[in-house]
Parts: sequence; C-alpha cells; structure tokens
Amino acid sequence: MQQFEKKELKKKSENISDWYTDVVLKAELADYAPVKGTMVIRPYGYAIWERVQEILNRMMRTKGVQNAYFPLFIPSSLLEKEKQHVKGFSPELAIVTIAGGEKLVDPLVVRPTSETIMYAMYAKWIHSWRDLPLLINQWNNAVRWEKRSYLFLRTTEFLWQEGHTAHETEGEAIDMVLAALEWYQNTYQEFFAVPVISGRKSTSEKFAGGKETYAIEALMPDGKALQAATSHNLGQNFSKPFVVSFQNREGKIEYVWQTSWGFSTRALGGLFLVHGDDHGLILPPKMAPFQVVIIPIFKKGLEQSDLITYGQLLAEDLEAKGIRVMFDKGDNQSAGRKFNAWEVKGVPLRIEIGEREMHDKTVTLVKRIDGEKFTIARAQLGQEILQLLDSIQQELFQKALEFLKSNIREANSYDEFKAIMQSKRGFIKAFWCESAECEAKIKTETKATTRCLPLDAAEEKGECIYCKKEAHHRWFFAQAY
RNA sequence: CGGAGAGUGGCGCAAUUGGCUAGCGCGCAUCGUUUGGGACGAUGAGGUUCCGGGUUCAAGUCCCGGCUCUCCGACCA
Repeated sequence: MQQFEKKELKKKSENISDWYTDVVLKAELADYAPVKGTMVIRPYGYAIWERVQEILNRMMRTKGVQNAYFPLFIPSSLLEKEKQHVKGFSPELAIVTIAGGEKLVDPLVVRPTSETIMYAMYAKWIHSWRDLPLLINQWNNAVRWEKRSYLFLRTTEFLWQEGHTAHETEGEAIDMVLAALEWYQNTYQEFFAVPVISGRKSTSEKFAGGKETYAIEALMPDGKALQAATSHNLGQNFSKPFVVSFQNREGKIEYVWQTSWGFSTRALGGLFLVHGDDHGLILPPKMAPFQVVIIPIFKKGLEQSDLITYGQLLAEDLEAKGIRVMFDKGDNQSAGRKFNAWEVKGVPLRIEIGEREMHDKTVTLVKRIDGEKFTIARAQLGQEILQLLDSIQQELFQKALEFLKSNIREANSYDEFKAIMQSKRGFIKAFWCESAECEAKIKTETKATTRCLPLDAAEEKGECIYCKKEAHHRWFFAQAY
C-alpha cells in the first residue's frame, strides 16, 4: 500500500500549493535548477510557452509590432537615468561587477526589464514624426532577484515578451496600452480559458517610472489573485531623460509618448493552477501541446504492427484536420501507466485502440475533464473530436467564470472586508479614497492589496472603507500571489 | 533579509546509547513473460553520507565553522 501512495499525486483539493509544485514537476513542465529561484522549462512546458508566442505574435502583427532583440546587459549608468525606475528595481538587481578578469568601472546590470537600454537606442533612431510610431517587441529573459520564488509564478529569471512603443501623441500611446491589455485579456480568456478582471493599477502598484499601469488579474483557486500581465503608459517619463525626441509636423522638437507591456511565464502558472484536479493538470485544448493522445492496447495473439498501423493512420487523419496528436505507441509501458502519465500532463482527450476497436472500426474516447468514456465510429472521429475540443474549451472557461463570479464580493464596511479576507478571500469590491495610507494599512491588517479599478467601473459616491472619507470608485482588492 | 525545518545512490526514505561490509522501496540496465487503469520474475549497475575542521580506538551519527535547499513572513511580473 505504501508504495502505491508514493506514486500518487498530492491532492489539489487538500493543499493547492503542494499540488501545484508536484504537478509542475511530475507533468515535466519544469524542474528546479542549481541556482536558487531558477528553473528549467522542460520541453512539455516550453511547448506551451511556444503556443503563447504564436498567439501573441499573431496579435502583435495585426498592429504592425515587429520583433527584435536587445542586449542582456545594461550599463548601470543608463539604468539610473530615470529615478523612480532605478529606485523601484534596485533591490532586485543582479549586477556584473567583474568581467574578463577586470573590475568594471560602470557595472553591468542584468536586465530586470529593458526600457532603459531600448530607449537609449530609440533616441538614436527617432528624429522625425515620420519615424513614428516605433513598435518593437522582444521575446527574452529578464532577471529580478526575488527573495522568495515559486515555479513559474515568481522565478529569479523569467521569460516574457516586452513590447515597447513610441508615439507622436499621448492619445495614440493610450490606444496602444489598451490594445495590448486587450490582447492579454483575449489570450487569457479565449486560449487559457481563464476569465480575468482588467483595469488600472493604483499608484503604489504601478510600474516604477511609468505614468499609468493597467493589468489583467486572474483569481486562483485558493482565493488569491494573480497579476497575469501588465501594460504601461509611460507618458514622457522616459523619453525626457533618454532624450527620445522628434521634430513634429510643425517642425518643433517634442518628446515621444511611450508604452511598454509584458506577458511572462508567470502567466503559465496561472493556467496550471486554475484548471487541473487531483489527477493532475487539465490543459485547455487551445493551449495543449497535444490535444489527443492515442494509446494502443496490445494483446497476446494480436499482431502489434497491425495495431500500430491502425493508430498511425488515425493520427495522420487527425493531424490533417489540424489536431495536435501524440501517438504513444511504445510497448515497454503498460497501458495503465500511460493513461496515468498523460492524465497528469493534462491532455484533453485520450483515444484507446485495441483488438475490439480495430475489429469494429471504432475508437474508445475518454475526456480528461470528467473521465467520460465512449465509443465512436472511426469514420466520424475527426469531426467529433473537433467539436469535443471546442466544447471542453468552453466548459473549462465556464467553470472558471462561475468560480470567479461567485468569488467577487462587495464589502460595505471594513468589518465585512476583514471577515471576507479571513474566510474565503477572492476579490472584494470596496470604496477606497485612493490614498496610499489607507491602502498600506489595509494591506498590513488584512493582506489584501488593491488589484485594479476595472476599465468600465462606474463613477459612484461612497465613503472609503478604511478612513470613511469621500470615495468615487469601488476598487478590486485581493491578496496577491 | 528575519523565523522554522532539512541535506545519505537519480527520487523517497532507514541506519539502536557513536560500533561490523551504510540498508530498503521506487526508478534504471539486461533477458524473459506481459499489456482494456500505475504488470511480474530473474540477474545487475549505481555511494567522497553537502563542504571544511575538530573530538574519539571508532563519526552518517557528537562539537565548531561554512554552503545549499524547502516551508513561513517582509519585497516583487
């Protein structure tokens, strides 16, 4: 019995954070690396990141954003040009002080984000309004020396895309900021099947050096919120110190209006946490590296090669329909072991083929989401699977949406607020006067921070939940990841 | 950076008051039998017990110093 238990996954229903770590390791998404806080993203996990790249690249192309690559090292003198920016990042910088065996006069910062190095270049490239807008994205890594790390959700080194644009007018820049936010929201909702709240950040939560920050916030099963991606309106805060200026249509010198926005591997953590159950991961079909796994069941007296041919043709048919298929045809693992392995990895559909199916020209189909098992004729399989994948995608989103909806609560008094934080957590909508003092006190006393003010939040009259002074909006609060 | 815990084959663990050739399960390799929910048998490989120093006839075990990891807090995408 004991040996059996060791094979089991930790239960999501019992302890979500143990489950999460366990499932990330066992599904072979990632593994711990030798340096504290770093991880290896393994092929299965990286395939999911590549899906994200495809999705976001496609979205970025619609607006003409181009990919490029800027260096990893930033001279510290450059980083220091924008005061709020250095101040915000300095506690978590990794700095190279010795290189080539010599002490560096100007140490090199390993990028925590690339505003400074990119804008030093933008200053060189932008001279006229005709050079605008400049729309560049890069897929890269960044390093922030986190004191406490967590697979995917907070690693010392992480992967992301960072988009950096420069515009002629602030209006254009704001359009860009909101467009990026919408891309992120779509990625999360339509592809990850995770509903989000998108909105503006408070002053204390905004990007160091920026003017306004917008974010998408997703609710995790433990009632904590995950800031899944951000989009910043930088105003002219960087263009001034970096002298990114241009001659406008009237011939006058002006500073550009800038934006930056990023979507990191952290977002994958949210994807893994939200879906999934005691048996492991559940990947939404649109993100799954394999949407279908075909498992042959060999039997004595059954010609193995016949079954493999049957499976091979099946796989080719499905692939021709654009379905991502894994045919796990090896004969050195029992079928049961394969079932379990692919369940942990969250493949949405499993096809079992054996003697019966081959004889009847059918397949046995099993849904990961609920374990439902049925037999269908091979002839209709492709169509059936496309429909199933679609309905599973919807079902996952609906489930997550219901969870989100039932975990958004209004608090009209501070007592009510505290009571919610002590029990179910989730999002709390409450009036707040927008003073940093109240925000800080609420955080210390309840762990909840302001998450955002939704874009469509109505202007209302109320009193701050903490100080009872006048307030105009109900902000979203939650304990953050 | 504070608090707690832990470092023993790849992984999970064991090793009596300090005592014999450091064990067990999983995994791995070879061969055979198997395969409809984590198969079985036989054989085999694999160890500087985190590092450095000390005490002792004798150290995985005790002492000192260091390092690393995990969890919990403050900081953060």
